[in-house]
Amino acid sequence: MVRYHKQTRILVAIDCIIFGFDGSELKLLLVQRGLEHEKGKWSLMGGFIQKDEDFVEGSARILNELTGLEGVYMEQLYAFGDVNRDPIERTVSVAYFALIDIHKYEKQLNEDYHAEWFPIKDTPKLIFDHQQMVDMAKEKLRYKAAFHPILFELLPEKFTLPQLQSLYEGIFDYQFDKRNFSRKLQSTKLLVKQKDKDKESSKKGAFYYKLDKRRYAANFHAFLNLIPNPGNLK
Amino acid sequence: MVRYHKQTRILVAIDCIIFGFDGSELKLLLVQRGLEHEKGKWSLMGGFIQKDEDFVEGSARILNELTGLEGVYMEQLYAFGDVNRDPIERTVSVAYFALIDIHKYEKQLNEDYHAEWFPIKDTPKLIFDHQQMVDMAKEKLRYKAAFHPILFELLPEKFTLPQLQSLYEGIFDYQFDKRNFSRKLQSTKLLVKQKDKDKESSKKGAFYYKLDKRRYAANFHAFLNLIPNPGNLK
DNA sequence: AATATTAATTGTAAAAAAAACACTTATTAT
DNA sequence: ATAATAAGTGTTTTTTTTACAATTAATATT
Repeated sequence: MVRYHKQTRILVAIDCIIFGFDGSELKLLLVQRGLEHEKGKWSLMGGFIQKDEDFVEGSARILNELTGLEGVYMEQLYAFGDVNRDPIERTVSVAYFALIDIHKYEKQLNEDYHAEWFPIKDTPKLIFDHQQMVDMAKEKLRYKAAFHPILFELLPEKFTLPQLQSLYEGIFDYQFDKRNFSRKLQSTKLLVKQKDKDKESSKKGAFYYKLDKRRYAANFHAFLNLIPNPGNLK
Repeated sequence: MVRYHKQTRILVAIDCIIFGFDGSELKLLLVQRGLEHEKGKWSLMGGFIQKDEDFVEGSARILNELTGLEGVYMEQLYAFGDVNRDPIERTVSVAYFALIDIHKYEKQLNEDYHAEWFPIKDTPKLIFDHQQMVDMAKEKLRYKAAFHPILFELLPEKFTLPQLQSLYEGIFDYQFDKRNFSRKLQSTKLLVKQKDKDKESSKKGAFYYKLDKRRYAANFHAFLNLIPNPGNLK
């Protein structure tokens, strides 16, 4: 086989930033590093890309090996290439981020794995440049969520408007007017009102909604103004 | 030195998508490939990342080696990792895109280099997955330009409102109302009217404007609604 | 010197979208 | 029967966006 001579070949890793929502706050999934160096320290789900797998396959494999999770929505975030980002040996890392409903994957994510959810506002010190990755992922999530209906990936199939609003409020760290919020989200036509209510969090109960799957698929990339005052974003 | 054993090390390339504006249309800078395989075919500026350089250094070096250009604004686009994207040997590529004023770099980009500008709507067949890279870069440019004052990177220091408008019209392939366009761009407070006029393209002449550098730096990441009907974007 | 030509410049009114704001309702607990 | 709690709902005001056409400055023509 013909090859490119005299070029440096480098380790290529994939690191996954997994965001989850438990109904009240945004969380981050971390594992304790198994490799020797920095063993036991908290880390993103990471691993090296293999000879015959592309990034999509690699990220799915790494996530599955470390957490047991499967079928999770993932999106490329950024490639990190600082020369000394891994002190052992130069490693380029392609970071992916994922959004999941914590409860949906509760059983998959069992004790066989040393993965643990941390509130996004209270995470432990991370190895390498993983904190930088998390910060960038948070920023991208906020940016994207302001204009695209992406946060539904964090919710269970059935959810209430108050739940949806507190998810948005958690992510944007801002209190929205519930009348305006409701009107805006309803105007996307993505929500289908159910006949039953969630009676957990109030006496009156809040009607469940489901996503209109067809419209959701069609509007996933569409531009919607989902939050007030987007001018504050960067 | 400690190393990670039994892991595959892979070639890591950087490919640069260079957009330029000549005052009337958007163009793409391409080179004829120097390496053996597919030699002579048109290609993005590309090269392998070296042992001791990060992506920023690498992209600047590659761009300079192939075009003589220096000091160009670059931004990471996406990492491409398909197993067979380079038929010679597996190569991961981190794509960067750049925006430049063609005339500003006319002299740097001399005949020593086999780089050539092509109208974005009429580019030759490209090697590997470079067309995919270009398509993604175009999409990202449109998306970003709709909300951030990024297109000024394509313009000379002094420019007129009609020039600015035709740049936007070229990129969005849409005719804007000049009264509304002018008002919207002026409302960003980024433009400083000059006392002299460009007399090239009309009898009356059009006043030059310059960027307010301070405000530009402060607003580069700010969210502005720069085009009508952003809802059409994805 | 008057007139025609060309493209730049400027304003206003109508429509749509966003923001501000508070009371009623359903249900459970007392 | 009443109190307590959180869900649900409408209207007005303000802001933003859109649609639309006449005037002006400079040059070219007669």
